[in-house]
Amino acid sequence: MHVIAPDELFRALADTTRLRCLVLLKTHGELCVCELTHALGAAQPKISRHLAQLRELGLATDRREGLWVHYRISPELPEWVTEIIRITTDAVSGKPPFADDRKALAGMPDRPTAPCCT
Amino acid sequence: MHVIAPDELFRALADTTRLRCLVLLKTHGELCVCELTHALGAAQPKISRHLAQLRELGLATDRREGLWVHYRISPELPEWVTEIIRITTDAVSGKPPFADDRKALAGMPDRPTAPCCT
DNA sequence: CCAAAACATTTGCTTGCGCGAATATACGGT
DNA sequence: ACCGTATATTCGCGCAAGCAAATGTTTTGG
Repeated sequence: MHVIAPDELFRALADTTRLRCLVLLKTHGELCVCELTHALGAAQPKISRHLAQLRELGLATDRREGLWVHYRISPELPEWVTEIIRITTDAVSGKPPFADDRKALAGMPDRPTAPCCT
Repeated sequence: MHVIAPDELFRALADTTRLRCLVLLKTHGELCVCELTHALGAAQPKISRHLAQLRELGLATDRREGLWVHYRISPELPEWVTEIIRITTDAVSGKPPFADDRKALAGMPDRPTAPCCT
């Protein structure tokens, strides 16, 4: 159970790019960097930097699998943090740019997630 | 019902001073600037500036009564915003510096709130 | 061993933000 | 009209954060 100060959490959520990533991760469970990059339509270093911040704060976890690095929301979060992420996701996922992110992700060709050999 | 973007909300909550004020307001309902100043042990212009930001974002409302200006959390907030404030308040109000703020407020002499003639 | 793909990091720059100090405004009492 | 109290605003500064561009690292495949 990682300790996280409220200021740290809210500063992390205060950036649109990070929030869009978190909402996508909350919805899809696990995504790799290239999927997030494609979904947001942003440059890869930009996504990578923001994911690193989420990881350093303990909000996200990364898992390497060959060429890909899969990110997910940390399962070790305090309940109130999980609740805030859940409520926020529910509140925003219907409107732009969050809804478009999901569409862009759904329309992405050759996604590395959901591999053949589960 | 004031519109507020998630980024704006989280940027507002990302500052410790503003969060401490919000938590106190959530707990006590209505407080004037001098009470918040005393509770946080901060300079008055500092408190005033942060309260102004909360007001401009639509998170707080002010009500003038003679010399004093009473602030409260806006009653017109979307439900998810109210929920986030509630969850955060519940999560943090037991630990420093939030718990000490309540104590300092309780020990404040000559509080202008709760007037004689209700 | 080499090349390509997926990610990560560094660099230089700009902008936004919070702060303290000083000053200004509003209201009530005398 | 004047003073004191409560609150608001302005100013100048230092710092933290985000961005784009370039470069570095890790892994797989041939």
